[in-house]
Amino acid sequence: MTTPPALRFDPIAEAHRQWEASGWGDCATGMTAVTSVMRVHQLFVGSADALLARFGVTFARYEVLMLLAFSRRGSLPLGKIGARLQVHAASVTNAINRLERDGLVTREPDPIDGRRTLAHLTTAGRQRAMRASRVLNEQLFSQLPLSERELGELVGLLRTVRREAGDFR
Amino acid sequence: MTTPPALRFDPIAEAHRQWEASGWGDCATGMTAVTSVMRVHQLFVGSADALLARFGVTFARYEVLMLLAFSRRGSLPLGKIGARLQVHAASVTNAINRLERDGLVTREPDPIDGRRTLAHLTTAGRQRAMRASRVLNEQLFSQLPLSERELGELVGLLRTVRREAGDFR
DNA sequence: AAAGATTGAGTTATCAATCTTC
DNA sequence: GAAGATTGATAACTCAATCTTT
Repeated sequence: MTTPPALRFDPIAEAHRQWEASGWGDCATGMTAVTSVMRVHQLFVGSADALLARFGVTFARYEVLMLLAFSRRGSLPLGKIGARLQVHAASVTNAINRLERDGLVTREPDPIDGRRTLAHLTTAGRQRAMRASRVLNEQLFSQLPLSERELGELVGLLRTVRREAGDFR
Repeated sequence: MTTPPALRFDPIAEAHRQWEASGWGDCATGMTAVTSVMRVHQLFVGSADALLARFGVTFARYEVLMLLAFSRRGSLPLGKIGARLQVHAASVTNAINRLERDGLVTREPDPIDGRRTLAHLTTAGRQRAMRASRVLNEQLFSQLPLSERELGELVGLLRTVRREAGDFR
């Protein structure tokens, strides 16, 4: 990541001011909320991908590995992975291709339903996932500049947004 | 967006449980906070891009248009745009290429410094930005399932994260 | 016919290298 | 030489179309 220099003001607070000056004051906080999520996402992905680079995985592929690691048999049908991560089937195919090429998962035919393909976590894949998790826990998840209570508030607010968007019920 | 079906449980709450069961309880809330931001980002970008599709712009290009619309002269050097949006210089070049092709901005040489290129908002570009803003305001920013106070809390929590990450000072 | 997965095309983002201007 | 922008290569995602199995 080539990081541009920091600004001497908060660009989102500035945008809030401009929104109000444009007569959109009643939408200004919503706009800044959306923009804030966008920007923090960018920061989190940047940190995570930098930490995961040494393991040869992106955050997207790491999520697939963890899903398999927490599954009952260490394997899941590709469709299930897509539903859980809310990504397109083609994206799952791509991710599994790459993970398979790297020896972290294998493809197995589903004995129950021949249409399905199972992604199965290899021993190397499980090890990689665990080591990557340790680094993310130590360097990212436990280093956020928010208290446990604040983190809980953040998660709660975002859960409301997710639920309302139909993410789960 | 081909949307996979909703789940009958909250996948992030489920991940929190699994994190605790793995002995990473002290990082579990941080992990869910990061994951929540990732997911809500996905939802917001999906909504915004769907709403903006009729205007022929993505959210990324819309942000460029709004930056120019709020600038003093309706034009900014490409480097400034990248710094403000925190994206790579090549991404700015790409975005401006597309916006120029669509007649929404023009490239002008900077009279002060010949190395710089200025992106200048056209009349059509300004009109497009304003119309798109109206739709985003009405259909997204004012429709979030959070109260004004909750939105403020969310923005505040995320501002702390951004500041600590060196986004501004 | 419907479900599950894959393929190929199109878009966008990053990075390293290059070119121009200061 | 350094700053600003562009280029070409690469990677990842989505979509529409296709193929296989039920």
